[in-house]
Amino acid sequence: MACDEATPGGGTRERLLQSACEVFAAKGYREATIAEICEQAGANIAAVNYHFRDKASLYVEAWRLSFQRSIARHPPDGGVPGGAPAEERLRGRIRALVHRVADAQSNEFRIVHKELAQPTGLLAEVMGESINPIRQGLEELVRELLGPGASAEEIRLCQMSIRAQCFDMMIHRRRPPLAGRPDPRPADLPDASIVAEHIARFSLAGIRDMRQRIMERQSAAES
Amino acid sequence: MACDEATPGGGTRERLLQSACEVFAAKGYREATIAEICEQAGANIAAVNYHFRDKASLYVEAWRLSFQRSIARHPPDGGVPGGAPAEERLRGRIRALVHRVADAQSNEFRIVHKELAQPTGLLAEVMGESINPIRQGLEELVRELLGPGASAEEIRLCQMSIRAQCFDMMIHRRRPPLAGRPDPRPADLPDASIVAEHIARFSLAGIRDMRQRIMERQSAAES
Amino acid sequence: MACDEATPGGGTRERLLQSACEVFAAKGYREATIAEICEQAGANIAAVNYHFRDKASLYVEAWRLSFQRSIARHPPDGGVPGGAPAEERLRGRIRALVHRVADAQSNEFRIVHKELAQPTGLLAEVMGESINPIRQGLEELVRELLGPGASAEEIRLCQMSIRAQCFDMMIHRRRPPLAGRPDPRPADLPDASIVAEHIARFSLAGIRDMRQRIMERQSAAES
Amino acid sequence: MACDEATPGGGTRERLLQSACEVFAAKGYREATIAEICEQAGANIAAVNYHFRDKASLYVEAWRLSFQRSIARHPPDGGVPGGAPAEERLRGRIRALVHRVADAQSNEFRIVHKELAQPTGLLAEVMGESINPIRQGLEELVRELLGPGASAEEIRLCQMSIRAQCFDMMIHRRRPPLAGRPDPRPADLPDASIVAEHIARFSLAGIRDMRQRIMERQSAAES
DNA sequence: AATGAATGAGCCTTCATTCAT
DNA sequence: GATGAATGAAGGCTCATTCAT
Repeated sequence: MACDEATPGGGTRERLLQSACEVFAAKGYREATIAEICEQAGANIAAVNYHFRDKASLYVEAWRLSFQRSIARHPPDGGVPGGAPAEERLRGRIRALVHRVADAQSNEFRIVHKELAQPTGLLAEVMGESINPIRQGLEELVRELLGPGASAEEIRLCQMSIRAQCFDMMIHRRRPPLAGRPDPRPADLPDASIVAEHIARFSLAGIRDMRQRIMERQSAAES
Repeated sequence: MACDEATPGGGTRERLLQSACEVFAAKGYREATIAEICEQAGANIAAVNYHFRDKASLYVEAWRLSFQRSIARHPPDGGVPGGAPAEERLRGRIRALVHRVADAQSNEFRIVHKELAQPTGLLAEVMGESINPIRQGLEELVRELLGPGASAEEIRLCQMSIRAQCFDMMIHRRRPPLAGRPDPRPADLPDASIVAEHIARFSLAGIRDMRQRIMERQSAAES
Repeated sequence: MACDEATPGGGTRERLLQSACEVFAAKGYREATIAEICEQAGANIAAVNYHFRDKASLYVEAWRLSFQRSIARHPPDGGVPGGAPAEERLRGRIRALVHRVADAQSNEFRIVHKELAQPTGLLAEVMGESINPIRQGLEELVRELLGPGASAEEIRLCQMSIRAQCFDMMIHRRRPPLAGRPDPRPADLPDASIVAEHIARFSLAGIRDMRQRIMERQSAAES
Repeated sequence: MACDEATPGGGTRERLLQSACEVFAAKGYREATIAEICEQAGANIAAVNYHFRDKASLYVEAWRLSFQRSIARHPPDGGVPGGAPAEERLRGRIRALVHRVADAQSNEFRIVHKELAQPTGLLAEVMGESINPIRQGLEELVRELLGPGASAEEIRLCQMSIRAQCFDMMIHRRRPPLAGRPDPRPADLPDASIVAEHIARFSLAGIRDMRQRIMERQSAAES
């Protein structure tokens, strides 16, 4: 994806942004160097400062682009219409999220992962645009599935279980070829579709089980 | 936990190791500086190179110590005897793992988290000592719970679901007070015990559901 | 005094010159940046090089403009006619010089001050237009006041005393509000008119005293 | 004064400090480069950071050293005992101050001049140690000489006149040979001793004149 | 006539490492 | 056994200048 030579007449900004997405995703904020980003974009070393003022600003901009692309490629509802049964909508959400996290083309969650591990503080606000909607969407769906008697903690825990399984691919995804370092981890995770289907079934079973317990608790309380 | 002054008579090596655990856990390999580690240990700036030859070697040593301490504090079986029913043994394992991950005193998984996000390659081999046993232990247990008809992929997926939920605390744990940066994340997850109990129930429901499907599949195949 | 937006139809050169006067006066040659000057003039960053070829040339041009404006605002004789008594003419000169140095609107002596402190060499010749006439005018007047027996050194010393007092406001003048840094110096010198009157009286006493000594010396030599 | 080669066994800190005094005096804070200071001290480019942490800290330290040396070479009272008549004590102070300002060996006032012209803010506090005592000492002496009827403004103005004449050498002093740029100014000021004696006489005449006016004012007020 | 894009040199700073003692 | 001093490489950033349009 790297351009070796500048195509005269502009586009430098875009090429820089692209390089930045890749390099930041591969190395994280601190280990990524402006020199490498510029070199990969076929631009001068001062180009970042000219177009983005800062390494920090470039970082934010790179994440924003990655996020937008990712959202465009993977609509959060997974293509399931709002009128579908809740279980189906959860399935859609999980499918969308897993694919989004696992998407090797996208750098969104590769950056997110590194930012979560070593927060720079630069994405603190802006990442809310990404993470919060995911949590809220899941929570609402889980609330609906658990029924009216569910406590806030129960909802929170279920939402956590689902999100944890989806995010797990953040850690175990295949890394893109440009990463120089050897990958010590077993690389053979099943396809994202299979994983998503599994997470949906597995989690729906867990939710139904919890719903059962909630209803029993309510029956006991009534009598 | 930092030692301000050298206790005359040695122990410098140990103090360095302790500082290293804390600083590497807080900042990761690259952002941690030898200067800070030495200062926190009340040692000379050349002490690391003298006692450990390398920043890299110190890193490996620090992780090894963190790992040993962690294992000592949290026996992997969670105190459940080998003769107990499989579901109970799974509960024990999950409890142990969640506490191990969430243990604020321990630096093991704080280092692991950063290493997973930005692999240095230095812990590649040595971290297998930590991660592989967890996976294998879980896999065996899951195999037992799913029954003889389970495919390798099914076992793998369930194990992944469980481990993902436990590791999730790696990301959402309370960060130690020494981190200077503001924490943008929603603050408080429920206590580790509650989380562990939830994960166990949630996952056992998922496993039972999958077992059900497996048995139905086998019945269909037989007839 | 800064122009926020370009007035369409030109005048860019003039606006640049004006910005340059202010910025060079506030920051000196080296610390002033072309970017800031252009921004304050509402001009493109390449405008300076286009209109003035050089930062150096702009600097000389800016000083020249400041000098001309300053002279126009403060005629060197202070409005005292050439036929007036010498003491009155000295009073006029001092008044003119003090006001010229202290003039907050003018940038002339703010630039001079910085150039004297850190000579760029660029104003070396051109500043003679400003400083030399002051010295020569004062010297002639002092020669007249000291009488025919004064040595060149005595004249020189008196001229120096007067000029030093006037220039002192260069250092202790009120700084313009645009300076961001805190001002550690004791705030307010009396009004320029009061200072000028004081310098005149103070210096005339010194001159008369020296004239007295000269005359005594001559009497002693004659007898 | 520059050392070409490091004398092994230390002293680097001192050599750096010495270079810093000279380079800062010659070029001012901003134009002075760490590289030049280190080169002149025969030290590595990282030496400043090791020994002084900062360019800024080195600057403060360099000024402090220059100030101490200067004070040691020129005791503020000029060697006149406290019991001497006021006029004699003023003579002593002026002599001390002029020599201090003009001292070509010392860098104190070369730094002060540049700092006054373009304040970095770094010496704001610390320069009070240098300037304030001068002003206060002069003010007290002037108050004594003007007699009890002098207003605060009158005292201030006289003190300003004296200080201005002494500081004038800050501008017109011979510059040390290491300054690369050509010096456009007439270099032939009389010796410091002669200048000091002149300033003393000139100023005492001015003070006596003002005292006369004060006494006449008081007589008029009484009657 | 005027501009937006791009450049290269230079500066301050950090940091792991080495060396002599 | 341990340390203070010193080093060199590298990174981020600034800025005057140039070039093509």
